[in-house]
Amino acid sequence: MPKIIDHEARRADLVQAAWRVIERVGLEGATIRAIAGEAGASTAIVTHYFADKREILRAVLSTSQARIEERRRAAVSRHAGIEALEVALLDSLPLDEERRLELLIEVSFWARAIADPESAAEHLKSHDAWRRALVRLLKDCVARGEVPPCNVNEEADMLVALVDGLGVDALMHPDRLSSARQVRLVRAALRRIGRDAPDDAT
Amino acid sequence: MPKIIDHEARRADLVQAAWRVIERVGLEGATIRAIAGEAGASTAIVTHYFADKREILRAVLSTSQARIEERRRAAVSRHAGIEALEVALLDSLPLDEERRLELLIEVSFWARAIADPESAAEHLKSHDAWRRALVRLLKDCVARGEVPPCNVNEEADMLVALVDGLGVDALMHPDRLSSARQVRLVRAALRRIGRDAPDDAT
Amino acid sequence: MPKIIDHEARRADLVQAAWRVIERVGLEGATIRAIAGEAGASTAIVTHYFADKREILRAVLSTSQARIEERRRAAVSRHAGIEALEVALLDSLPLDEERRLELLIEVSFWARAIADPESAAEHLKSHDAWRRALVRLLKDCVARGEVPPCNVNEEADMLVALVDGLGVDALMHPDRLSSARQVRLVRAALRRIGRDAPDDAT
Amino acid sequence: MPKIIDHEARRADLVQAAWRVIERVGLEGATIRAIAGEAGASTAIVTHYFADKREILRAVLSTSQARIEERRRAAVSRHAGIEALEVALLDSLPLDEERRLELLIEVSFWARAIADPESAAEHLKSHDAWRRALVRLLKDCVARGEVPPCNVNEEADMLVALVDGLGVDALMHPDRLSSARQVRLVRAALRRIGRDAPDDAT
DNA sequence: AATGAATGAGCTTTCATTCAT
DNA sequence: GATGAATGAAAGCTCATTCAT
Repeated sequence: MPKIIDHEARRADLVQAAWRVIERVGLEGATIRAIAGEAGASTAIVTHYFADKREILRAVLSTSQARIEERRRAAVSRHAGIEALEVALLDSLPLDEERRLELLIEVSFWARAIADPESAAEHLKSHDAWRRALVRLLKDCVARGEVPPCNVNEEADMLVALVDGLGVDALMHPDRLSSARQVRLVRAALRRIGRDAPDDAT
Repeated sequence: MPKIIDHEARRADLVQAAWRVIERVGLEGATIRAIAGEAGASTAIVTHYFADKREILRAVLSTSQARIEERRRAAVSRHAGIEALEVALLDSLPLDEERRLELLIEVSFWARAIADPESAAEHLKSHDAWRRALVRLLKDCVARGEVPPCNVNEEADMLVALVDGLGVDALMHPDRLSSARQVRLVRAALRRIGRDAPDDAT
Repeated sequence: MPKIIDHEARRADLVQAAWRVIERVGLEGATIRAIAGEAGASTAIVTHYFADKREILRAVLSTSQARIEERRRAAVSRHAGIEALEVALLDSLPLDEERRLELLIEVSFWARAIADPESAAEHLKSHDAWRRALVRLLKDCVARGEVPPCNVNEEADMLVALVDGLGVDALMHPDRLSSARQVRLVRAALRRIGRDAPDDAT
Repeated sequence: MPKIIDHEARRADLVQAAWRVIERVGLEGATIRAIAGEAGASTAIVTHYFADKREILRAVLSTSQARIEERRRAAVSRHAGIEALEVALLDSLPLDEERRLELLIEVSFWARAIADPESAAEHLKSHDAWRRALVRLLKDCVARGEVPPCNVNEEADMLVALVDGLGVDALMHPDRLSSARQVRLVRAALRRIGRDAPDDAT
């Protein structure tokens, strides 16, 4: 069934084009014309493969999220315990151009997710997966004795928030938050897990 | 004599209208028409008081930031040491509707700040003030012996990132991150300041 | 009655401001705002003294025409015969900055006069005065024997057309038609009056 | 395959529509809406075929100029010597509705050309071609002995000015300057070429 | 007399989308 | 499958004008 492969390949081309456009001019500037132009195609082709503008943007986001998840899964699989946890967290920071762009797209969709419930639901799925992965890794660390017993759910929330905040801060003020500094801060946070834990569990 | 109107008050009215529009339909939906409609005025009135669309949006952002800063300053001024620090951090979380909306506006502008250098500069100013305030509070805590000696600059970065991340996560997934949970996580972070500090200082 | 004087003076100020605006940005760019700004007044003042935008523009044109006529009358009065005729013609060319601007305004209104009958009527009056003055001067020349007997009406038409065409050509292409060249051409035309006259009279 | 449409033909349609609009309401009234309406299309179609409003107006002007030149070239090619010269000059007068409209458009752009250097340059090209053609015809007349030896450059300037002035005067005051009278005046001017020439050459 | 406030209409331009081929 | 043509809606913005003071 070569047709289907072509179809998917064509969609992927367009998503990549949209990607580049967002990088260049931001999510607001990502018009269908701009995307089609970047892909070297007519505007109608976008509607042909995506029915809607929202659909291609959704595809952009989910493609990015899938790529992030996949890379993280691969990275984590090569380690265990506290090392795996560290790898997972560091992998989520905008430490190189690829991840910087991924996060830029993510953040661009945040504002939309807050206003639009449908986008929020979309976002929640990926966010949950990431959080659950962290909980799993934390539990493993506790089991191995590399981390003191603690409320892993809340520790996961804290780590997610830290990585999200660090990422967006670094994106906006790269001079202030160098890659080295981001790494140092995450490592410090790791060392503190379970210390002076929250009073009550949830 | 022309009708005497408080120019600044009228501007403030329009900024508030823009505010409500952003809350309702997001930053993208905040058209001049929508803002004027919300204010019960004609579209031309917006250009009458604000040279540009960018100018009114800039006013929305800076008004919001000024309000945040002012409220925080007032809150902090009633405490000292670790309590003042805690008050400052908690005050920055979207724990009530007012702060939820302020943060929503802030996040809406984030994506813009990443793409547009001018917006980034604007943002940096407010961000810096917030960060410097935290450093000052941390130094005070250390001086009082309420917090162990530590690299206050990096601790401030960490707290800023935590609050930013916690805020945006709570905004997108309010069910996941209740107000109580946000408070608990910030308190835990406070207790851990200076413990297992980063290896090297900066 | 100082009030009336003030009133007229104020109108004259505004007309002059409009004048300068037209010079700077053309008739199309001469908005009420621009005129008021140039005069250092509010936009409402223009409507206060002129009821209409058309009215102030009409005032600009007629003021300019009056000035042209007055200057020409004064110049002509100091000469007689063929010399007076020459002075009248040369005075109508854009040979200095003052007359260049007057003609610029004149030409700007031409297009309007062609389309709008009311403007055309306005224009016809001044045009007629100019043409009749030429006829009078021509008759005087014939009477003095400085010019051969001829159809003075058609000769006047010819001279009017020549001066109009020379003026607009010089305005658009000053490098091509220097002041000296314009003068030379008009003098040549003067010398030819009545030679090889049109076949039949009108 | 998309609907096949002659791109150039469609552009020409729109240019013609703009033409008619300018005739009806003047250059100032020639809004995109009006043009689209006249063409029986949506406003967006204009931007589809012409990047800009300026572009379609430029197309209107250059189309008109091309048409004038082409017709004149054809008319002249059928004659020689003084007859060719006469044909060229008479062809430039607004003697019928077609040429009246062409000149109206030309004059409408004059005011713009005076203020805007870019428009002036555009205009200079067509003006130059016309002037050079006259010089060529004049030289031919001299060579044939139909016209006395003279400064052909200045004679050309004079004829250009006369035709321009006659045209605009006739346009504004058709009752004053009938077609017959325009023709008579041009013929008289032709007969006078080279008589009592300017003192010095250039 | 003078003016800031306010407006409605209209401008050019851009957008996402639909349609016929 | 692919695309140029075409459009309606809406965007930001400017304009001349009116009004109350």
